[in-house]
Amino acid sequence: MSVTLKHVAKKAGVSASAVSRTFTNGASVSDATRRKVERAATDLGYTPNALASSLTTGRTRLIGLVSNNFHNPIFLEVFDLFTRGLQERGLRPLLVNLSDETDPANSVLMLKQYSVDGVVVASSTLTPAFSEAFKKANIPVVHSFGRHSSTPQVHVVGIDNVECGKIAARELIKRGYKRIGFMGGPALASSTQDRLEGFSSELAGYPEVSLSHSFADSYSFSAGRKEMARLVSEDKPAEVYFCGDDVLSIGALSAIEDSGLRVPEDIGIIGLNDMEMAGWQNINLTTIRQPVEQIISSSIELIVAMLDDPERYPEARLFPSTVIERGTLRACRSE
Amino acid sequence: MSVTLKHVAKKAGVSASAVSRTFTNGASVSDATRRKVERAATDLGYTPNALASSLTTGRTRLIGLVSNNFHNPIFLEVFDLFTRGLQERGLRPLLVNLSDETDPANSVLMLKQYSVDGVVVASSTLTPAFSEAFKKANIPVVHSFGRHSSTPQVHVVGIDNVECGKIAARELIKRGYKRIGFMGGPALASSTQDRLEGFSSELAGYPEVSLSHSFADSYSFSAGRKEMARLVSEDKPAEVYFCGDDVLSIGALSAIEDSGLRVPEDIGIIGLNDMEMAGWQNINLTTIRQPVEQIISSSIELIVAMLDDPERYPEARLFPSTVIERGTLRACRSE
DNA sequence: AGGTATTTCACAAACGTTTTGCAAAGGCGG
DNA sequence: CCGCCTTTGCAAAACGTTTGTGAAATACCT
Repeated sequence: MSVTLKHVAKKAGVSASAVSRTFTNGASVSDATRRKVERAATDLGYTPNALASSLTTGRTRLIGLVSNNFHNPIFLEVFDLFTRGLQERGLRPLLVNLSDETDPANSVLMLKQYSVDGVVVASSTLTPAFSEAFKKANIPVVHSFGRHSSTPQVHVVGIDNVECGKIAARELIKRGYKRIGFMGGPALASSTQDRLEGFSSELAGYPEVSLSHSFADSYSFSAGRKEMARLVSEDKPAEVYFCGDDVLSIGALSAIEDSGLRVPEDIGIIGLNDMEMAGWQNINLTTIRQPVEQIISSSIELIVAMLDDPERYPEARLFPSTVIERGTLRACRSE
Repeated sequence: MSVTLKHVAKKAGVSASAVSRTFTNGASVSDATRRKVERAATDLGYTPNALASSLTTGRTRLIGLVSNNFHNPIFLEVFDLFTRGLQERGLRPLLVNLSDETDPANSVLMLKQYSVDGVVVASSTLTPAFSEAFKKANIPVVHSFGRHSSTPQVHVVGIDNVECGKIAARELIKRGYKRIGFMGGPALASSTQDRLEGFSSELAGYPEVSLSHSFADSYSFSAGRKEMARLVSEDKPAEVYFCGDDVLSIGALSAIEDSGLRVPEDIGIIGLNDMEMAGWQNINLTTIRQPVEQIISSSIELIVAMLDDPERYPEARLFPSTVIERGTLRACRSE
C-alpha cells in the first residue's frame, strides 16, 4: 500500500535503521547516507507512520482535549487558542465532546485506547472527580478553568473565583451601589459558590449594603433572560447585578430592556469572562476579564512539562482577573 | 507498563488470539472462553491498544476535522454537531486549526502521518484546492459548507448559494423593497460570488428595482459594522441589505443603530445562517437558515460511506435554505 | 605504522495487536 | 462405530517503526 521505511532503505541502498536515524534528530548518520536517504525519501514520497513509531516509543504526541462547553461562545476562543498552541508544539488535539456523557469512564477508556500523552479538561462545570479519573488512569491531566482548591489532586489552571467575587464587590462599592444582587450560574458549580463567597464576604464590610442572590439554570442567554425577567418583576429589584458570565449578562440585559428599564441608569450589570461579544458596541458590557490566553498557554506549558515528568506534583495556577469598564455600570460616585 | 493482550491470555489460560477474538465482534469464541477472558480482562483492567490494532488492520477510526473558522460563533455549533456525530459512530475527531496555515501541504502531511481514515474540511472560505490536496494524498475527504460546483472534484455538502441569493431576492421583493443592497462577505470567496449572482439574476426581472453591492473584509462583527457605517454615511443608502452572514448582519445593525436610523423602518437587514444568537430577543434578526444539522449529518454519512468505498464517485449534496422571519425586515406590502 | 578512540552502520529484537493456516475436538448422519 | 463437517484454539507471521548490540570503518595520536 503506502511507502514504508523499508522501501526507502532499499532504494537508498542502506539499512532500515539508517533511514530511521536520519529522521530522528540527534542520531548519528554520516552526511553521505543522510543525503542518499533524503533523496530516496522524497523520490518515493515517504511519510513516516506516526502510529508505528508510537508503538515503539510509547509517545503519540496526541493530547485529549475534553470539554462539555459547546454552547458558550467563549469556548470557540478557547478551542482556537488550544489547538494553535498545541499545534505549535507539534502536539495533536483529539477532541472529546462530553456534552451528553455522564460517566467519565467512557472517555477515559477511549483516550486510553488511543494512548494519548496527556489530557486537558477545559470546563468550569466539570467536577474535580472527572479530571481525577484521568489521573487514576495514569494519564497526565490538566484541568483548565477548573476549581481552585487548597489541596488540588490534579493540576488546575484558572482564576481565583473567591478573589474574583471580591473584585466585583469592590467595583460596585466604588460606584456607590447599595442594593446589590448576585445572579450566579448553576448553583452547584463550585466556581459559582466560590464567587458568591468572595462577593458576600467583601460586602460584609459595608453594613449599609444589602445583598440578595439567585441562580440561573445554565450559562445561556435564555437562562439569564428568564432569571432577570423574574427579578425585575419583583417588588424591589437590586440596583445592580453581578452575573455568572457574559452570556447570562446579555440575556439579563435583554430582559431589562424589555421591561422598559434602562441600563445603567435603572439597573447595572457586570459580567464575567470578557468574551469577544462583550466588546461589541451594541452590547458594550462591563465585565471582569478572565485572562484566557494566559490560562491556556499556561495549561499547555504544564501538560508539556508533564510529558517529561508525569509524576509532577499537582499545583494550582491562578491568574488575576481585572475589571473591563464599558457601559453597563453607572459612573463612580465622587461624594 | 500497561497491561496487554498477553497478560490477559495468560491469566485466562488461553491463547492471545482467543482474547483478540472476544474483543472483535463477529468472531467465533465459545461462551466458556469468552467468559474467562472477560473476567481476566476486567480483573486486570485491560484496554485494547488502538494504535497496535490500527497497525495491522489499517484502520484508525480517526477523522481529521479541519477548519479555519475559529471566530464565527456558528462554528461552535458546527464543532458540537460534528464531534457528537462522529463519536456516536465510534470515530474520533482529530482537530486541525489552519487559521494561520497558508500551505495545505503541512496539514495533509500531518494527517497522513497519523493515518486518519478520512478528513472533513469544514469551511466556506477554503478553496477547493485545499480539499483536493487530501484527495491527491489518497485520503477520503468531504468538504462541508464548501462551494457548489457543477463538476466537483471532491464530495461537497452545503447549500446552493445561487439559489440562496434568489431566495433572499424574492423575500425582499415580496416586501416591496426597491433600493436594494448586497453587503457580502469576502469578495474572493466563491460562496459570496455565487450568492450575488443568484441575487442579482433574480432581481434583474424587476426593472423598478435597483441593486448596489459591496463587500466586507471578513465575516466579523467589526467588518460588518465598518462597512455599514460607510454605507449609511453615503448619499442614499439602500432600503435594505442582504448581508453575507449573521455576524456581519449584527455588526451592520450596530452601525445603523449608531447612525440614528431605525430597523426595520429606515433600513432593513436580512442575514444568513440563523446562528443561535440571531434568535436572541435583543437581536431578533431575520435571516436565511442554513440547515446545519442536515449538512453535518450528511457529511458524516458520506465520510462513513467512503471508509468502505474510498473510490466513491464525488457528488455534491445541496440542501435548501429557508427564510426565518424575525424583526429586521418590514412587513409585506399588500398593495 | 601500530594501536586506540570514535563514529557509522547493519542486524535483530522488540512494541501490541490481527489474521491465517492448521490441528484438535466435537457433533452428526449413515 | 466410522468418516465428514463445523467449530474452536494455537502458533506464527505480519504491520512499520525504534533501539541496543556489536562489527566494521574511519579518525586520531604517538
